Amino acid sequence: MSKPVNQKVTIADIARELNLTGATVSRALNNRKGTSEDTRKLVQAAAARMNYHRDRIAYSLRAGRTNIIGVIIPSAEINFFGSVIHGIENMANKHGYNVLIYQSNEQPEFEQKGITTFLGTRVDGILASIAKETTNFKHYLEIKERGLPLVFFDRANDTLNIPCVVVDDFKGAYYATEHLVHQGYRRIAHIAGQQHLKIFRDRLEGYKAALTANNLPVDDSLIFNGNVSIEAGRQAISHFLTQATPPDAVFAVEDFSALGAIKELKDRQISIPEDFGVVGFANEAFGEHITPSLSSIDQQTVQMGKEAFKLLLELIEEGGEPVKHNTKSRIILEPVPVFRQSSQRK
Amino acid sequence: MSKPVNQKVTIADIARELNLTGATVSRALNNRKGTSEDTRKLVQAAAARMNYHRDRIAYSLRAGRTNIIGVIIPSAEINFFGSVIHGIENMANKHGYNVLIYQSNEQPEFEQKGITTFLGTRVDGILASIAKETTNFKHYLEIKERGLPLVFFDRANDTLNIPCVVVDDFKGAYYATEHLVHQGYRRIAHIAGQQHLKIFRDRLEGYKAALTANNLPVDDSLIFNGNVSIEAGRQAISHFLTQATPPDAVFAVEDFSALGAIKELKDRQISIPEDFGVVGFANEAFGEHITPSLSSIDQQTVQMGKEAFKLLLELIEEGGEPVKHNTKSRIILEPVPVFRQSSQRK
DNA sequence: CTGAAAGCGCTAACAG
DNA sequence: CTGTTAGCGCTTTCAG
Repeated sequence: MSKPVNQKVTIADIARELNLTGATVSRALNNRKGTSEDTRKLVQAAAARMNYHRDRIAYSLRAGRTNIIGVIIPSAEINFFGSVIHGIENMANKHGYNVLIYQSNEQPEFEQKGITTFLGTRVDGILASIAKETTNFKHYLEIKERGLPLVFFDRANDTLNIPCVVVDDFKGAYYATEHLVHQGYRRIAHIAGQQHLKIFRDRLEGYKAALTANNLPVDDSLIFNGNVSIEAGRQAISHFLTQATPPDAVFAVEDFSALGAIKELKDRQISIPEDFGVVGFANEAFGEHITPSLSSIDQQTVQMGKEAFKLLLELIEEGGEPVKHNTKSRIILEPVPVFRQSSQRK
Repeated sequence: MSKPVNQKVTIADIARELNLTGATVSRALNNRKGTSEDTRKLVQAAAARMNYHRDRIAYSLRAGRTNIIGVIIPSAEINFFGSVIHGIENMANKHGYNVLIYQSNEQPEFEQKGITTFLGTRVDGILASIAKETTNFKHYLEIKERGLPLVFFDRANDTLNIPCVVVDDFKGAYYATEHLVHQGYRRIAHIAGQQHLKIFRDRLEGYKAALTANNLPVDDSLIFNGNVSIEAGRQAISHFLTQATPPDAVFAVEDFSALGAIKELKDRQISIPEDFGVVGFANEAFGEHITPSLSSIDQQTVQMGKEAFKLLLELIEEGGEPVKHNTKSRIILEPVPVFRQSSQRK
């Protein structure tokens, strides 16, 4: 208003105003030692008055750091990732970082492209959740080779030796299954996910372990191999109910298959949880609103985002030793059971 | 691997390699005129071989543009915004832009801070959805004064004369209400939202207009002033059912109050949709999974993101005339009715 | 067609 | 304590 549009105030402007030189102004603004109290105040006052803001682009070019991190997610439309982003951004913000988003749309080519632009933008580090279709990881290895900090969250890869933050799928599945046991169910089935994904394998293992630990047999005929969808849940139930001695409960690999199971059970007038117990995984938003409300395992999404950023920040601040983080830790979050109506007989 | 870690290939490197000068290399890389076909090929081959990628920071400093846009949202955890971000990012990506996210967490101070960092980062434009708590808009006006393109989406403000992309709330409410009329309901109530928010006022108006257009009286005792929550929906139903001639349907200002209404009706053994119709607004994910499934009005979230980016891009490309976009248009998206069980008597 | 030089805005080294 | 100089990597004059 008072000032011509589009005018950016620079250090040079302040220097001119105060008959100083850019260097001094810069020092004063950044509270570097070697500036008199007086000039410092003078400069800072002028900066405030003139509405000066440091140009981060120029700063970045000079400093070799941008205070920006890049985040690659499959899709912002997926609830889960929105929630993780929430955690990441809030934590990043607290530490003076900004967050650049890139969606892979589950495709490796986009992942590749995202990484390329991130490198060009000189982000200080990258957080990523691997696309479902990705089988070749060389673009991720390139980040590592460049010495740019990289942390996976949720969808990680064991073989690459890259730090990550994940939820303990095994334990979550174990909790879910054991809970069904404690509720008195005796033939507990599992709707499994695609076994080429580690998270789904882990859940299957957790399921088996819980049965074994509770002296129940692991019966392969009670394991339905589906994908992750409502339809798979329906199919699983239809399949199980053809058996001579059908199960009386099911632990589904995630909430959508659990939802399908519930729909199918209701269609068949089988009452939940009295005659059939259901537990899902992920704690999707719809779970608490359906009837019966769905028992599930919460994946600590916001916490995951926060932890992922904190781990990345450590790597960034370690700096210098780019190869060091090869052996850096995995952070494994504790899953939180949320048991609602679908599995509680009493 | 083959190359020392952390090494970035610059134009100077290529120039040295080819016994050329940086200027020539730059021209060749960017296909500027004034370079022989031969050198151009030579340079581009070398660039590819050496795995050169233009440093966007340096480019930005020079060019005065970053190809980054800033997006301010209340929270990435809210589904709606995740979905809009999805639309924004995909469209931005297509046009060579990256997306920086900033969450206001519904607080004006954070909005302010986000804008400040965005200005410092010299983003080429800003997309924003206003925080609920914001009543003073001077930080937004500052963007405008600086001549930086700004577009609001969803939560806009009429008085500021800033371009925006919104859904037609009036029309959506009109559709919802008229649909109930067509289904044969005759006393149609409304659960209203906080009236200091324009979107909620518009929905109330749409509701009234549809009644009037269909020769039904507008009865203030059928308008419940709540906030937006499950609890408000329950309260509304409880309130309505104490009346001498209670309503036989309700249009709720959004899905959570509709959900509350459904829960309360079910608790009271009132059958939906036979004895009572319910329509919400927003088409939240849970709507299709609850029983009965919820009729609602879809807000075209992904489309909204895409349109918002496109409008912003126009403003960016107009460039130069910073004040011009004062009078720029509003884009009003058509709401899409999604009628499910909760309102369809047949 | 190519080179030399300057500058985007900032800060760090080195002088004074 | 302050000024001068130089350079981050890039592009764009202006000369040759």
